[in-house]
Parts: sequence; structure tokens; C-alpha cells
Amino acid sequence: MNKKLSKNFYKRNVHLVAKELLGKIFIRRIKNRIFTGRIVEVEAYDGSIDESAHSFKGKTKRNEVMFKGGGLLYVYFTYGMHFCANIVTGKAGAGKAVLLRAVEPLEGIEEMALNRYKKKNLTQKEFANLTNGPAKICAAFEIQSKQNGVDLAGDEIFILNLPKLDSSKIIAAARIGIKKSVDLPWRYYIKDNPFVSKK
DNA sequence: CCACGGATTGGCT
DNA sequence: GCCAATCCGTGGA
Repeated sequence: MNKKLSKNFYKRNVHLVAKELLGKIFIRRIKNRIFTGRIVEVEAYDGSIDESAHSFKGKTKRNEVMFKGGGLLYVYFTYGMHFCANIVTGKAGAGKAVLLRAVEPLEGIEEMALNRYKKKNLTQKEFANLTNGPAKICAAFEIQSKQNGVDLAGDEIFILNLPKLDSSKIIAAARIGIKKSVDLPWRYYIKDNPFVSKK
């Protein structure tokens, strides 16, 4: 029987948490509906030294959840139309989080398809693109501003514990879509997984 | 296959 | 006013 990850899992080093999140099951519950997916790609953001982190210049209304300590969900709105979800890590005040970049869809696939494409039967290409991007995950899993700050120790959104992946399965690479601190190899993904957004 | 541009709004300078 | 931790469609090689 798999158990939900506890607060202490998240309160550790952001890179450790990022790598250990790979392969674990992300779960979103809405009343009697459920969405689940295996985490296959993440990015670490560290406001203490990383200019691309939303928390780099200190606390604001938008990023305050990043400073509330590990075990919360930080959801932000961007490009006028997209939401992205992060797992807050470290101690309160740290301003560190892990962006969920891609998951492999497991349960609730028909509902995810409706959320993303407004139809149930997807082409191979549409299925491959269902949840292989940070904003795609939020659209498929129905995550919006209302979910900003949700406690991952609760029942609405949480992650199941599974064994750590062997380090030989984890690739570290430059992050995607940022203009600052571009060379830091803080994107982590599962080697050869077809749902990773980019090699 | 790759490169480019439009969509569309809130946050911050 | 500028521009973003994105996505998707288009057009050309």
C-alpha cells in the first residue's frame, strides 16, 4: 500500500526533492473524480541564487506561497492564459520550489482529454501531448489559482511515495523557457520516458 | 524537421 | 508599458 508523502519529505533540499519526485504519482481529487500521473520531468528553482526564480527578488503577493515552507502547491498564472504548478520545498522563508514539467497520464485520461481537447478520443499525437508541459498538466488536472497554496498533506492534491529511482535513470539538463540563469542544469527528467517535454 | 509569431492578462518597473 | 518558468498553428526547408 503506497502512502502519501509527508511534510518532512518536502522540507529538504530543493534538488534532492526534485530528483526524488521523479517516478512518484501525482494525484488530484475533485469530489468523486480522480486524476493521476507519474512525474517524469521537473525543474528546481532556488530564489537564493537563481535569477529566474519568481522568489529571487523577495516576497510579493504573487509568490508568497513559495516562502511558506515545504509541502504546499505554488500555482502561478502566466502568458495571459496558462497556469503552472510547483511543489514548494525547504524551510519557511527559503523561497524554493520544484516546477512540475511533465507527467505520464495514468488515471482519468478521458477527463483529461476533455479538459485539454474538448473530446474523448485522441489521436496518438494528441495523447503524447496530453500532459508533457507545465501548463498542459494544469489544464488536464484542473489546477488553477484556487489551488495556489493547497497543502499537499491534504486530500485534494498529494503525491504517493514510491521507491527512489536509481540515479542512472535521472538526467540533469538546462531548464526550458527562461531568460536568466539559463545554464544551471536544474531540469531533471527520467531517461527515455516518452512523456518528457524535451530531450 | 525547425523557426517564428500570435494569443491574452496580471504583475511589476 | 513591458513582458512572462507556455502552447499551438503556420509556413518553409
